[in-house]
Amino acid sequence: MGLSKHDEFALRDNRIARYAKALAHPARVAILRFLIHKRSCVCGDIVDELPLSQSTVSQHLKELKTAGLIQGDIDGAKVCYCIDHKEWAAAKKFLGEFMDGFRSEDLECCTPVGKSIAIKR
Amino acid sequence: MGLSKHDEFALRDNRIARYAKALAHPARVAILRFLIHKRSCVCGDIVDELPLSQSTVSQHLKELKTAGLIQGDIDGAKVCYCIDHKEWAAAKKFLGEFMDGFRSEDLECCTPVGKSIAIKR
DNA sequence: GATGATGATCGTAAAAATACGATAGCAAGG
DNA sequence: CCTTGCTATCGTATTTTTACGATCATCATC
Repeated sequence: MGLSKHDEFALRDNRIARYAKALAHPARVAILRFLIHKRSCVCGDIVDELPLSQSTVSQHLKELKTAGLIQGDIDGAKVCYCIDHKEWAAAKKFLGEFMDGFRSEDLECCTPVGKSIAIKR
Repeated sequence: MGLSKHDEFALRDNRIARYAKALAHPARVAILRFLIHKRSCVCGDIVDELPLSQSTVSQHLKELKTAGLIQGDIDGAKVCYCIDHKEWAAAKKFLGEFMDGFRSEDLECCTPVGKSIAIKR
């Protein structure tokens, strides 16, 4: 037990989950925001910006790379990280389409509007 | 160590992370997709649809509730789950704005286009 | 009130994520 | 070549997530 059954779900849902997971920690959101506004793209500069150690930031960067959202290029002694615009576009598409799937217009759930009671049993 | 420093990040980034975390597992994506297309909104029907046990599904539902994306209303012996359209709209806004922050047009990272080399040291 | 169905919660176990210090590898400069 | 600065990786500890079976609480029905 506890062994994450990702294989048994649709590819599309796994992909959405993969992108979402990359954004599922505030440090990674902050890193991406930093890269987006390209105040720099050097690892060290990111470390200075966050309340985390260098090794932890490096680990988060690795996860962002694994998710595909960023790319790391060696630039001499430093490493330049930047958004992978192709994967970024894909993530935007997958997440966006999923979120757009729900339209509040055709909202007619079990309980009529107003009768909605907070669940506590 | 290992004690998630969420407090030290911006509220906005924490909120984005919270929504993203809700979508960070394919089971939860599948549950939301199911609710979106409202083939039903009863817990039992969701369990039938997924390769997971009832207790695990219930746990995922709880996390979706914690994230705010869904709402559970008691309907007799059953419980009706539905998308919380207000929070859903907020999530769409927060995630969408964040993703839109990057525009590939003004893409000019450290390495000139083409020189991008896969990192492996 | 007993019974059956539904769904939450508890207890538990395994896996993954988070975080850090220490260390290793590499490039640049002295 | 030796040092210095930058980043990855290793080892480790802690916390959180994922998953299940068992059980409990509630509602509906008999």
